[in-house]
Amino acid sequence: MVVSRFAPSPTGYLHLGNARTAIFSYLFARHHGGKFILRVEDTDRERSTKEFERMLLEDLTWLGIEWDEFYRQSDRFDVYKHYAEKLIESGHAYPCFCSVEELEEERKRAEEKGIPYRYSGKCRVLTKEEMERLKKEGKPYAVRFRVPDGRVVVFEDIIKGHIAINVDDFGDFVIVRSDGTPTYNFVVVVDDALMGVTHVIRGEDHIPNTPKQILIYEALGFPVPKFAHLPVILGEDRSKLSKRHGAVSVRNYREEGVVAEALLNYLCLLGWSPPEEGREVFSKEELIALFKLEDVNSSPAVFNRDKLLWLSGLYIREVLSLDRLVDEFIPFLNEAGYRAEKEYVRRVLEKTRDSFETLKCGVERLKPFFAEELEYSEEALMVLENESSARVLWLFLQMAQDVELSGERVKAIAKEIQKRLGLKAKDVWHALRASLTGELEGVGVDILCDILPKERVLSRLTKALNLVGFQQG
RNA sequence: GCCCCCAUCGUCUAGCCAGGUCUAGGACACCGCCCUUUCAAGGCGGAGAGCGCGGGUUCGAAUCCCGCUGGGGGUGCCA
Repeated sequence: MVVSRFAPSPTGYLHLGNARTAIFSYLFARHHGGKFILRVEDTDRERSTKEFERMLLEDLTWLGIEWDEFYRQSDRFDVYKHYAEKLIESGHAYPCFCSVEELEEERKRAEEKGIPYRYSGKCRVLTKEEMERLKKEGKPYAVRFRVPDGRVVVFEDIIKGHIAINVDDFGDFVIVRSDGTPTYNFVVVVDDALMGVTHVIRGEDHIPNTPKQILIYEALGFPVPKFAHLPVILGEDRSKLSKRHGAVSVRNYREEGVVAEALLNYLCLLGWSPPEEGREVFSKEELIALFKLEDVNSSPAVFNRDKLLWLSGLYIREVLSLDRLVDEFIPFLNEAGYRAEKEYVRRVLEKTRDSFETLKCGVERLKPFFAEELEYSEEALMVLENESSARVLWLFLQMAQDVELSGERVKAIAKEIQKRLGLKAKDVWHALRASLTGELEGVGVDILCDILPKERVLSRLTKALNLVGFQQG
C-alpha cells in the first residue's frame, strides 16, 4: 500500500509552498487508494507552539485535506531515544562533547581559510575510557552520526530524476542535541520508516538532506522509501516565496475571502499540469483521479496572485453552488458588521455573484444591499449636487409611489424620466446610483431596487433629496 | 567558496522521455472592439516566446549530447 505524509513544523502559519506540498502528497495517496499521514514536527522546542499547530490543522482542514493518521513528534521522544541508542551501540553514531562555542570557532576558522566547513570529527576518535570520563564529569554531549568516507549516495527522484551526492561534502552530523532532543534528519527517518511511509514527498530544499537520511535508513536496517522533491514556489523577484513577498500563508488568503477550492485548485496549477491540455478548473475529486507525481514540473514556479484571484472569482460566479456561496459569504458579512436573513443574502448573491473575486471584496461591493446608513463618496456628492439630479430624484419618488419597484419597472421609470426631463440616460442613472449606493460605480441599480425593500429605496432617495436641499417648485 | 537543482510568451504552462505534424498551443495579466445606467462579469479580436547562449549529433532539434551563462536551493546542536 502507498503511504505518504505531510510533516510540517508548527513554527508559523501554513505557508503556500507547504500547503502545495501537503496537497500533492495528499492527492498522491488518495490517487493510489493509500494512506495519508499528518505528522507535526515539533522537535524544535524553541520555535514550535501549540497555537501554530492548531492553526495548521485548521488551515489544512479548510483546504479540504483530511488525514488518516496523526502524530506529534514531541510525543515520541522515547522512540527516538531508543533508536539513537541503537545507532550508538552499532557504532553508527557516537557522543560528541564539543561545545557550541568550539564548533563555532571551527566554522569560523574554515571560513577564514575559505575551505568548506565540515565537523572536524574530534570526538569521533574518542576512546571508550575518555567517553566515560567525560560523561561522568557531567559534560553535556550531542550524538553524531558517523558518515562513512568516500561514499556517493545515489537515488532516483520521481520528479528530479537521478541524483548522486558525495557524502564527503558534509561531516558527521548531529542526530541528538545536547539537551536530549533529536534533530530533524534523524526523526524524519525513524518516523517515516516506522509509519510505513513509502513515498517521501517534500520541497526540493530537502534534497541535500536526503543522502544523510538514506545513510540512517541503511544504518537502522530500514527499507529506503521513494523520494519526490517538489520545486519551490518563487515570488515575483524569483527568490523563494517568503514573508517579504507579502501574503504567503493560507490564512492570509482565507481571511481575504479567497474560496478554499480555488486556492487548492490554483496551488495544483503551480508545478503540475493535467494530462488533458487546456483545462484548468478541477474539483478535488478530479484532481485525485488525475494527479500523477510524474506530471509535476521540475522547475520552480512564480506565484501569481492575479491568477489566484481570477480563479477565486471563477469559483464564486460559476463553480460553487449558490447554497455553498451563501454559507461562505455570511461570515464575511457578519465580520463587516452587517446582519441579514439567509434568504435575503441568497437572493442578493444569485444576482450579483458574477461581480467579485473574493468574499471580502463581495461584502464591500454589496454594501448597498446590507448597510443601514450609506456613506457618499465625493464623486457621488458632486453628482447629487447637479441641478438635474434633484429633479430626477423628485420625479422618481412621484412615479415610484404606487408601484412595485421591480428591476424592469425601475428601468421603465428611468427611461420615462429621461424623456420628460430631456436628459441623457447616464444623468438619470447617476443620480439614482449616487443616492442608492453612495458610489458612482458598483452593482446594477435595477438589481439593487429589485431586491432592496421598497421603503428603503424610497428612504434613500428621500434622504439624498433632502441632502441637496431640494425645494419643490 | 563548495554541493545540488533548474532554464519555452511578463507569469503559470503544453510540447521534450519515443527528433519532422511547432511559421510553438492554452490560461492569467495587457491592449482594442462589442454589450451596457457605472465598475466588474461576458462575447469577439490583438499583441506577446522562434524555445538562455555556444558547440556538436542528425537529411532535420524546443525536443538528444557537451560546455558556458543565468537563476534558485543547501551548506545549523532549524525543519
